[in-house]
Amino acid sequence: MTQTQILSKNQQIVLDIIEKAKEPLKAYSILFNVQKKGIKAPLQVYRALEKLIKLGKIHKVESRNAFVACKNSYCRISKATAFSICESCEKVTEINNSKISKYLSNFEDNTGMTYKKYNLEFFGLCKKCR
Amino acid sequence: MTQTQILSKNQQIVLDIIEKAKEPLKAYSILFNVQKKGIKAPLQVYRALEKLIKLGKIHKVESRNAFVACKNSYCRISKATAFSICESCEKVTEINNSKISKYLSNFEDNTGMTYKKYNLEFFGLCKKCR
DNA sequence: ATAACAAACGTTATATTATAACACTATGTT
DNA sequence: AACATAGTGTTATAATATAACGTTTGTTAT
Ligand SMILES: [Zn+2]
Ligand SMILES: [Zn+2]
Ligand SMILES: [Zn+2]
Ligand SMILES: [Zn+2]
Repeated sequence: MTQTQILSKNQQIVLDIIEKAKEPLKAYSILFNVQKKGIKAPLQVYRALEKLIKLGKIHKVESRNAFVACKNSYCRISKATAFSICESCEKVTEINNSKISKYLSNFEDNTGMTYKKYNLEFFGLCKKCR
Repeated sequence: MTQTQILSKNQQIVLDIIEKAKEPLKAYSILFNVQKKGIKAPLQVYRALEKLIKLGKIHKVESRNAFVACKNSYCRISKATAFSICESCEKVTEINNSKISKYLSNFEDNTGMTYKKYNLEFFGLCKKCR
């Protein structure tokens, strides 16, 4: 008996293309790239994205409306995500920093909020663009 | 002689409505609300928003595509923004915390990136929704 | 005052991002 | 088999945002 497949066909197709990409992909660019594989409509892409995000396989870079594969061991199913974004060339890197992760995951204030998750985006210039 | 006006007419109208609001406003909801004041097209709103963001009068809550007035002394012209977001009632509060601000503003890594700005969004449940 | 420039404006059209609704299919559990 | 859950395919539409163009207004320099 074969191992239960975790990802569906569409989910795997979308994940593959995001993992292969060197930069964050936008939903409609993903759509364009998977049309040869039979995915024809935006919803098929968005549904796959939603599931992949839930599984922590990918993240959405909110300020860019784009999606990247998870490369970080500290984000534990997308509860603690941090990105570095070059405002010139748009290079995006997931930040893998245990100190920040701990610091922010333990954040509390006196407002009565219970925090489960955060997303942090740093903006600046990369080496090349400086 | 009157003091040089900092904000244009449209900018002031848009700022007023955002400042009066108790929750983040979406661009098209702003548009709807200012139509009685003569602003008719999305672009007029988006241009005002862009300028107000540059001036640090308002911020965009990226994960919600919505806009709030700045209430924070540590974000210095929108270079260091942090928000607390209730995932149930969608209440959004700008976080005013010098420690976080200092900690993140001084963040460096060994990737060669020069950081100028960050945006942090915490997600959870507020007192009422818990 | 007037020329030159920059910023803001008004308008139409269009691009980009995302979801609603509905019927159907596949899969696993009892 | 009966049921529940997740995924699919499709069409239509909603929501968010920008391009392009010409005009107007405000500021600065001579
Ligand atoms: Zn990650
Ligand atoms: Zn760069
Ligand atoms: Zn602020
Ligand atoms: Zn709440």
